[in-house]
Amino acid sequence: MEFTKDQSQGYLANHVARIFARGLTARIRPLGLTTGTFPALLELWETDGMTQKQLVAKLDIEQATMANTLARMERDGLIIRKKDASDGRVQRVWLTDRARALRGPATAAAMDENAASLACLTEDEQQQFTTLMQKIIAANRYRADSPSE
Amino acid sequence: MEFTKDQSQGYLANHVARIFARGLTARIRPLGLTTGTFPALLELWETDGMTQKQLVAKLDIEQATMANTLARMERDGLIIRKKDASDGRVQRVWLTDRARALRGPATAAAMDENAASLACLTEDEQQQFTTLMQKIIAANRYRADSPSE
DNA sequence: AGCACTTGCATAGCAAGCTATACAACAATA
DNA sequence: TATTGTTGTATAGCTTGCTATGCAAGTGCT
Repeated sequence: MEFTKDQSQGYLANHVARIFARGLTARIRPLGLTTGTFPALLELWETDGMTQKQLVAKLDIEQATMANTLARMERDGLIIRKKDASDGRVQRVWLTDRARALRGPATAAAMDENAASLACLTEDEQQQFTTLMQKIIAANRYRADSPSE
Repeated sequence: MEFTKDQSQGYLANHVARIFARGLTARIRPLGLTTGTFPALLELWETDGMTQKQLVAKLDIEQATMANTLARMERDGLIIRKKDASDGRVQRVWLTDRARALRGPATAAAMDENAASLACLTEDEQQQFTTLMQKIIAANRYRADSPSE
């Protein structure tokens, strides 16, 4: 069997991810947000004051990547980092007012982007697609979703 | 309806793409290859001597990204770029012997990675997943797959 | 021929991902 | 209580993606 890029799931996944990312980038630009901050914001909107380590585990992203992303977010006035009182190593991450105010418009933009990029699929297909990706992630992620701590 | 990352197709697509990329990165590292060069190599293994513009159209990647990727590939001895005789602006891209020799092992690595990351899905589900991604790409890519020239 | 327009590529600069490594703060133990 | 190990973050340096911009080579029109 020949190997062609248009049948390679790895290649297709990369392409699909770029499509979503390009769309979302454009939609959240007016808000002063970039895509990389989005996952962290989603977690923090749910639970403010998480540690960096908790964010890393939740998002299945390398610790170094998270540290860089948080540095940009702090620079851009989305978060502040404060040392934990009882453990001098841990940095707790707190949202600024600006970041809290962006929750509504940002999630609306993401929902719009999802709908737009998936408009070519039926409702059923969209659901299938979602479920399949969830399965792949569950089977392949580095870290457990809910670590012991 | 609440917006959660684990139901956002854009987020899931990014995560799935990272999973494939991490796996492939590890598999092709012994070959001295990186993931970014892979799409270009696949096209050139099929049709050597393409112009940069043709590659950009085929791969739905920004021209600047392609120029950078080709620069790295040239640095790493995978390609050479030669000006077209009849049009001084166009750069034709030619594979080196080293790159030609990598076709077998590299595509084998990609197939292995696809199989490994999708081992959690049935054959039917893998096919569904592939078809759904192809649909999304067809509906959302920037450029036509086969430009007029 | 000379001018503006277009086209193909390169460069600058940034975001977001990665690995490898350093380092300070805590924990455990001899 | 020192030493040794572990753990949480940070930093360095790379790839891969993007936008914006510059520039040289071709095209067309007068």
